[in-house]
Amino acid sequence: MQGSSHDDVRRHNLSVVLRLVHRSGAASRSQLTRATGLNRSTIAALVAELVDRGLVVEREPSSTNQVGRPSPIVSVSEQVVALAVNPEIDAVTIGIVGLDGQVHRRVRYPTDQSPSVLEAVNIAAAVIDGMRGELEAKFKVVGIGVAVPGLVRAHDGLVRHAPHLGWLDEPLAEMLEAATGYPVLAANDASLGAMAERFFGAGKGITDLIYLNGGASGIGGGMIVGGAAAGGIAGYAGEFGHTRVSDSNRVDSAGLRGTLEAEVTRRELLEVLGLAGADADELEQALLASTSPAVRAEVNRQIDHLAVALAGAINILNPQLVVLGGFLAALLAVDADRLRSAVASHSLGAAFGTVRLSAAELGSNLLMIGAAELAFEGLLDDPAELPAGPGAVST
Amino acid sequence: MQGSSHDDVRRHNLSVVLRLVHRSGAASRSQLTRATGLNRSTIAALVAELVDRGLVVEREPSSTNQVGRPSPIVSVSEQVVALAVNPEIDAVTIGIVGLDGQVHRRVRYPTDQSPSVLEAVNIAAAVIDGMRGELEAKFKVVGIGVAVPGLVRAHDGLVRHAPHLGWLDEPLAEMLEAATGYPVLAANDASLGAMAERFFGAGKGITDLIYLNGGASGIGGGMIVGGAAAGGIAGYAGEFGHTRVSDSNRVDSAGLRGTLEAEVTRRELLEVLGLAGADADELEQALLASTSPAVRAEVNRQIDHLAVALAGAINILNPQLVVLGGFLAALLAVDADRLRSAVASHSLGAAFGTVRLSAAELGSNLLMIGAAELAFEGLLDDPAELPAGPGAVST
DNA sequence: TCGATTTGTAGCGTTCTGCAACGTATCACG
DNA sequence: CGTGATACGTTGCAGAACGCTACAAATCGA
Repeated sequence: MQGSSHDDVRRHNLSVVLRLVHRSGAASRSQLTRATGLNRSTIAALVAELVDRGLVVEREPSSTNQVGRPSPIVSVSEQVVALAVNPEIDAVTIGIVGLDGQVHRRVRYPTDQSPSVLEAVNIAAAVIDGMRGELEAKFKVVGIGVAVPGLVRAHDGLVRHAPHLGWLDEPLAEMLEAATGYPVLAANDASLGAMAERFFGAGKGITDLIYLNGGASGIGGGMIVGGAAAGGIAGYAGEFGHTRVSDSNRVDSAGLRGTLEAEVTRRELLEVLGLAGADADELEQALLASTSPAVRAEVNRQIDHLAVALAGAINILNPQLVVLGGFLAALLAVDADRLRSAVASHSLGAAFGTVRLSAAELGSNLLMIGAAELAFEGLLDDPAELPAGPGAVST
Repeated sequence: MQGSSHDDVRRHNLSVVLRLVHRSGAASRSQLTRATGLNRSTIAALVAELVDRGLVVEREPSSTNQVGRPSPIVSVSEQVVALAVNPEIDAVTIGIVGLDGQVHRRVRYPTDQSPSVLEAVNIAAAVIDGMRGELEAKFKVVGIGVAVPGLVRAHDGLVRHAPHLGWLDEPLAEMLEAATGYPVLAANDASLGAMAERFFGAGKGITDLIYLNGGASGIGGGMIVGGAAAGGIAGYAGEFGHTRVSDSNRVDSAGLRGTLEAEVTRRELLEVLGLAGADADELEQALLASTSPAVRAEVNRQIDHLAVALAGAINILNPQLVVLGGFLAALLAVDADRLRSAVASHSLGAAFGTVRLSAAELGSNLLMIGAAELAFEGLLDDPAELPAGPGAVST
């Protein structure tokens, strides 16, 4: 319940302009005036300040077939980047992501076994140290975002529980901050996936969406509610994988029975296909190519269970869009009609009528973009205060 | 993505001050300066404007045992009211509710059978016409809020489907607006209940909560996510009653199988108790007094099913508080431990660890307050623009 | 009764945005 | 190739809102 003053107006307007440029990639000054409702002169002043701060650049207008004086194109500075870190069971991935959403570089550092927190931090810090020359020469680093496959406490980046990594109450953000000197934020990987899809993928411009991702280690999810990422009170929201969908005794990774994650698994799809391993695309191709009744039966079984969870979420949240990623996208690809009608049969007509099901659009860069977005959030909220740190160019 | 200007600053600050006074009932000017972070002189100007507009009144400070000059107490004007309307199966209830949350008057108009939309509108309009003399003499009416037991489209107040009333695609808000001349907003009753409990009941100051209400005709719910009422894309969010909780074939009011509303019913509790009818309090007393094993078994069955739905919602939303109203509160009263441990067994430790279960605090005025809150919302967002209409005093 | 403390009040300065007038770049048309 | 229409950038000025400072007022405690 804060009052606002002049500073806040300026801050807010800078934030709005930078966000618009960030999301659209580039926009002319006249587009910005229309989008914000602000005056031409105000936009000119705001853009000038953002240019001064090195956050955006203006370039000559490209020839548009329009009458009138051409408006300069404002785009995000390519120098402003965030670092993205994603620890997984078999690797730690580190990336440099630009404010424009471009992934400048991605390093996947494979590990023999699931890394401990210390190992993950050391790997990330070492890779970042290796990049440091490049980072300090070419980039302004805003900070580090970490996408963690598990429950992460929002305010301090403590990893409460990451079952597949075997982490419990690990102060990941604090450790990585100490090791690198950059400010670090961490969040659940699927929540970040939801954010990435919302801004740069299938959910552009949508205010209410659910994102579900099916991976080797289970099902995670995230939500955008009323235009804002819904984290819940501690950042644990979005655990659709542990929704109960049947009375069976199958157990999921958290020990819960009859849940979505217990019934709908990548492993069983691979088994029935007779595959040892496959990435998401290969799995989808194999499922589409298969004519085996056993495969079909397993797909149908999983679709029907998935539908129960989706319908429940749709009834509760009344979203505009459901985005499916990983092997859940493969299930959608194989039989979208079955999934749709199964969801319809478990949901309320009104809520079902306003929702669309679609596959995720961002591929392997999803978590890099999502994690970077987390790091950019502070800058976007207040472009006037670029957090200091190594590699951060003083203004 | 709107830019803001000076007008917006003023509007926002007026809104913040009015909201603070609205929610707390009354506050001294010095409390307002601390809460908003604004300057003393600014608060003085803002309060003066609100007084000018007839929205708040200042009164002499009561003697506090504090050093220093006493600060005048700012409280909401008792003249500013909203009308609340709640159509039900057996009655239409109309109320006058003050901006301070006080229910000045409540009229319950019983009907022989479930009213049609036209009947409900006519009843409400007639009762309001009867009050008009009083309204115009003593009050400034902001508008009408309607709490509907069914799905209501947020933006225009169209009742998509109210199964218990038998309404389908009825332009309720439009009709009532035409009949009374007041601006009308409508929303789902349970969503409004959630809002009322959040501001004036068990959820004061809480940003993430789930509210579930058990009534004669089923189970409805609402959510507050990140401090905002979550309505979904069309206002249909919060339908927890149709979450699937078992593989049974019991059917709910929407024709869905094995849902919360199919398994957990007030009717069955009354039956096993041998009661013909009872209000929420009587039912709770009867359940607490009963020693019958059959009653106990039915209560346990219902608690276990309720727990599945609650756990699912908790996993997905990570709320700070779950508020139970109606006969669901009775189930909580009878065996809170069983409910808690059942919820725990179906939910993730981290999410369960941050949540509290509690009974609704607002009794029979719940929907009056919630519906009025809906009508006040516009005024609170922009205190400078009191919508005109009959009874609205021109400034 | 006096000092300390807290808060209201009044006037001034700062900051930011909007507005209006003017300059400029492009397109369409002859 | 020149002219008018159109759209946009630029500049200087005005208005609005808030913070700050100094002073007045009201209360408590000694």
